[in-house]
Amino acid sequence: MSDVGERQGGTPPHYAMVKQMILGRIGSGEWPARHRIPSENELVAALGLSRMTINRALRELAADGVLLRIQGLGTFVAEGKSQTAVFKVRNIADEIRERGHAHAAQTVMKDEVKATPELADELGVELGAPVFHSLVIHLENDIPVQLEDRHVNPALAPDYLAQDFSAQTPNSYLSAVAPWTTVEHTVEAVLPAPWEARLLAIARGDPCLLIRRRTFSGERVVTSVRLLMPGGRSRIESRQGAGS
Amino acid sequence: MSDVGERQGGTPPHYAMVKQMILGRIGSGEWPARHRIPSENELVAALGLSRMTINRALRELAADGVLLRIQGLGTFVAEGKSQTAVFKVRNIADEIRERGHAHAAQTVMKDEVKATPELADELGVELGAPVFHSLVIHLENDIPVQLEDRHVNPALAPDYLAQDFSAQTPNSYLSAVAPWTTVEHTVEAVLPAPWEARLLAIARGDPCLLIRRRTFSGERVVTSVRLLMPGGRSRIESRQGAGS
DNA sequence: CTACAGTGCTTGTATGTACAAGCACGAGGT
DNA sequence: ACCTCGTGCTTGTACATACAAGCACTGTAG
Repeated sequence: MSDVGERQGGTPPHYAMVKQMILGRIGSGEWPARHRIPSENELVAALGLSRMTINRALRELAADGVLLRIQGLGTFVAEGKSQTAVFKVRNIADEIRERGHAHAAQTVMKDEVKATPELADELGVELGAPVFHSLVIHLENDIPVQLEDRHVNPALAPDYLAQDFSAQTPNSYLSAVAPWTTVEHTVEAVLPAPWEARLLAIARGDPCLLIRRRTFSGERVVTSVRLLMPGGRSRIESRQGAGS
Repeated sequence: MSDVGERQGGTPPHYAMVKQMILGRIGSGEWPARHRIPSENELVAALGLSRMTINRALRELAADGVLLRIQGLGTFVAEGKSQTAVFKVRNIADEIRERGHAHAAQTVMKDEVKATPELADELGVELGAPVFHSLVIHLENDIPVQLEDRHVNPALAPDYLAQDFSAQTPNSYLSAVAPWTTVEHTVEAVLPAPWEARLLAIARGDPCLLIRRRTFSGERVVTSVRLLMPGGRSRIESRQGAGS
């Protein structure tokens, strides 16, 4: 049949209209959480569109977390919706530059250490095996905004210690040498250790945001990093929905 | 031809492999930011897959912000990207129950106040207009894990104060009464005020994670809430990529 | 020299078809 | 009573094809 192209000027594409229709049903309460919505074939019959078009609409809504699809069972309205907020944490260098400020990185130290039990576990290496360690301070207009305390698996980045981190951030170097396939994050609030407070030029009692990030290349851990940011100087923001 | 199904056991689908290949090229620096990557037809010829399969891979990467596609021009590597991590913050009650623990909510206070200048601004109401205020503590196995300090716009939830928050969380009630269309979040690290520390049963110097959330229904603000969580007891986690 | 239509590329959408994979249920055997 | 296998539904992926829409370049007409 192939009846594409009869669409008028401003009419949105079919798959988008299907998405809107479904969001409308959910928003109006007609399809509450956990409700099973019609199958692809039923929607095909009801709307007179191709299954691939329906499939695309449902797949995208599932990717957005609005729907939950289970092969063999059906498609259901997800329940999380009311409460799942999404945060994005970006590369610090990019973020600073995007604000139009100057970014600089100071290498405090760079050396090779023997893996402690915790470190061996974190990086998935043998106890006592050599591990690279670096301590870098990121400055925004000469004010310290982040302390980057990083351990690197030498097997995946043997030349790590030879790099100049004021020219290329450790992050950028590592993602070039060993592209990641999986990333793991945690965010918490902590008090800085005395030496950390000194490096960040803050008082010992000032709370900090701590982001822990572990980066995997396949099954192996490339690097594990602690990003310590003064609570007053940085925060994570996000906005979701109609961007007003 | 239709040669589907020759795929082995654990082999990921073709479109996913194409995505990985592209992410690898970008990660390795072979395709830097702003670089134009091969067209769909070129990839079809190079990889021996159908254009729809290539299209799906590129479309999904574009949706993730990794690629930028311009009709008539081509597909380009987006800038920034290199380290955007995504965090999900869920409803605390759900999260606790999902861990198999007991969740309880204690209402500390519930009253009507007059909007201060800051409050009026935050909620978009007149200065001095009545505003509902509630203070609820969330407990996980009888240990306080979150202090919820909430202000509500009476216009959108007039019966708010009459609710029993030990039966239904304020959150859950509000999302039923006034479904949100937009949410705004910030996360930072702070020290608790003395009275807050007392309610959370922590020391005054213990750092806390503070999540601020503003919820909109259309153009109007439904509620603005401060979620204060002891740094040691809770954190935000996320995992991205091949789920191990 | 300039304006404009044409051409050839690109991505965007839509359809029809095919087979794989997963789940629930019931019929049948043990 | 219990186990097993088949059947019919569901979603997941892959393909071939078609046309629309947008962009840059080129050749031609003025």
